[in-house]
Amino acid sequence: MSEPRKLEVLRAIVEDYVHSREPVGSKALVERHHLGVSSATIRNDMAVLEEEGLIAAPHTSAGRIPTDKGYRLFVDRISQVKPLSAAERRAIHSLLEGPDDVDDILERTVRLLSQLTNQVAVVQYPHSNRALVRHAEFVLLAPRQVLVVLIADTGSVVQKVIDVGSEVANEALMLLRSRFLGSIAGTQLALLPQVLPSVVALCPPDLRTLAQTLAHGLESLSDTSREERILMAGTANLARSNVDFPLSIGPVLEALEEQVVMLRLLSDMGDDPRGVTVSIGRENPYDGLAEASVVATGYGSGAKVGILGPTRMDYPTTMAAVRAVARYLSRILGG
Amino acid sequence: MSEPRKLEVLRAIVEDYVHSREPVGSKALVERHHLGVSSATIRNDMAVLEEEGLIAAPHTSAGRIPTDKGYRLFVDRISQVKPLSAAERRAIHSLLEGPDDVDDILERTVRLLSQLTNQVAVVQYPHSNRALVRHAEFVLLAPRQVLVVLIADTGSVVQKVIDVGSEVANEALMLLRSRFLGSIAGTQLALLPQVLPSVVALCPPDLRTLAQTLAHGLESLSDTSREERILMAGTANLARSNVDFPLSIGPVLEALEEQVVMLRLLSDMGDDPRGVTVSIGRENPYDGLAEASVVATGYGSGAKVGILGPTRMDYPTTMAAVRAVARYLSRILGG
DNA sequence: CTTAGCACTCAACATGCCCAAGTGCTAACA
DNA sequence: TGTTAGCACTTGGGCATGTTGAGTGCTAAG
Repeated sequence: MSEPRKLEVLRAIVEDYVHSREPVGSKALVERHHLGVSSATIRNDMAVLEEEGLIAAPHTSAGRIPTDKGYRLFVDRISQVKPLSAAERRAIHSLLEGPDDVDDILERTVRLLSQLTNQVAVVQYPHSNRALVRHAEFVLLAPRQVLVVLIADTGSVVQKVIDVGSEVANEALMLLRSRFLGSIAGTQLALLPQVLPSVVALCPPDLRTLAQTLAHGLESLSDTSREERILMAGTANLARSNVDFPLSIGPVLEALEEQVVMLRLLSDMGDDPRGVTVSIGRENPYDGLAEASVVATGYGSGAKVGILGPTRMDYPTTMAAVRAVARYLSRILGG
Repeated sequence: MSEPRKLEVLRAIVEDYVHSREPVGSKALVERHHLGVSSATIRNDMAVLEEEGLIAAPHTSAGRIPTDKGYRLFVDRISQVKPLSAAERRAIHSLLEGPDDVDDILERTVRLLSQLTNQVAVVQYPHSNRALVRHAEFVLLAPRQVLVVLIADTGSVVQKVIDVGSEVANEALMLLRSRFLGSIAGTQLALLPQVLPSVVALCPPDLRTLAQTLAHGLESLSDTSREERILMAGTANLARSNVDFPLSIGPVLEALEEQVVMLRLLSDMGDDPRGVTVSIGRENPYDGLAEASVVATGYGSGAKVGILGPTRMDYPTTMAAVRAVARYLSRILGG
């Protein structure tokens, strides 16, 4: 039996099954694809594929469906990325114009991606390692509560309320603000932990503890918050594509709501710089996603964007969409 | 036939149906509740209730289930709010401590509410009508792009990137910032549209147009953005409670994702100051929610918080939870 | 290695049957 | 007038049975 044809058969099975949602049999296969051989031959090939664990039969006299392993092989060796349609390109292009908020852009991105793929789209807040401090502000909300705001040159604004042990005067805050600002304006956010202590050390002794507290606040703002969050859209697609599989949708929704789970999932997926990464079915560490696949890729300086859908999905098209969107995102938010 | 008993029967039907998820018959009713009469009598009562459109039978020889109208009567006249358990009170209490971000508080609130009710929880960002301007900041991101930040004394921070027609110097921005700040610090956000024009008028002529643009930015930040957004949690509960009804979950998820729909829904629900408002099944303006109910109430100065679930829900408990959470929220965020 | 032919398997569908739950009605009763 | 017991009637759900068709695996021939 020829190796190329075996792969061709697998490809045909995957494509038909993704399209029809029903187990596909040998006869249907030869009818819909011009394989040049008879159904009996296909049957032999299928037996081999089954032995290798690439396809499986739900029951004795039904067609075959791809296994996780089968999809894996399909994605890795068979499928070739489908180019996007002109309309889709246009949609991406026109979506990401205008001088808008990072939040705005991300929100529209997930919406677009979910519409493009008919799946649940997910995007992680961009990594701001390279972002520079543009401004810092301390605002007195209550006698003991200070709002610490940090603004980066990327347009990202993060804030946090912190409790400074004792009452504090507004003048002291203003003083500290200009001190801090003088020293940290223009530095990379990532370097704040190294820079801040020296600023604190130079403060007047009576403000030392306050400065320390504020520095802590700034520091925590610089690394956490943002990149630890994700945005998503298109959860309704889950219900649509899983009409017959309503059982699995619960766990999937749970996973999507647990940002921690999604974040681990996304960052665990190595970042293939050439293209998108795919995690199929039980390859996912989280049990609730045993029947789901994730297609994701990095953008900008390392944050992830991607989609989540049933294992039975149109990988080539989906991968193309994710890749295209990620590229535009990188271009707009800077790399 | 006695009017009180009729209501008692309706109550029994609602409670049993909510609990068992199955149409309830006359015999089962007399067994599970001590109504003091025989099943035949109950049958007569049920016939009347059906005639009045309060209950309905899925088919000839099945029990009855409440109609939307039946639930309505139940909620309005029969049910009495169930007090929360001590554990639940404690959960609410302990959840909302610590000097945290508004976003933080809201996020934890929806989580809590969804766990408490086993439904999808929704909360609108608080109205900041009474909030006072604490600080404003203009940050130059690119030669023509300015990040406008507005900070209120409530700890809310809103920002927006705007495109100022031509290149602008940082010094000009700083100058304008202090001008603006001097005039608007301490004013109510809601009054900004009235105050800003006079500030613009007093600016040096060469900065007039820039000032105008920035004023526009501040103005748009003051009313929109925040209160127009909602936060939600617990969508996985939809899948859990609707194991048998997987059809309706799609449209519901769609509605939940359309913030506009949810916002209209919430604000259309009059704000009964004494307690929570309930919108049942087809009472909802949105078709996708024909089998869903919304239980909501106002908090703070008018924003809404509530839950969304199947019409067949435990209204008394749910209403109690929503009310309690809203109260705590009001207390913490100020009314 | 491929193919035709054939026996075999099994889910899906249909049919018919029975049962239990539940109703509505009527007539008797307090 | 309201309540009750009794009874005929309806009907969905469960179950056994039969049928069909898609699909397989195997064998023997090309």
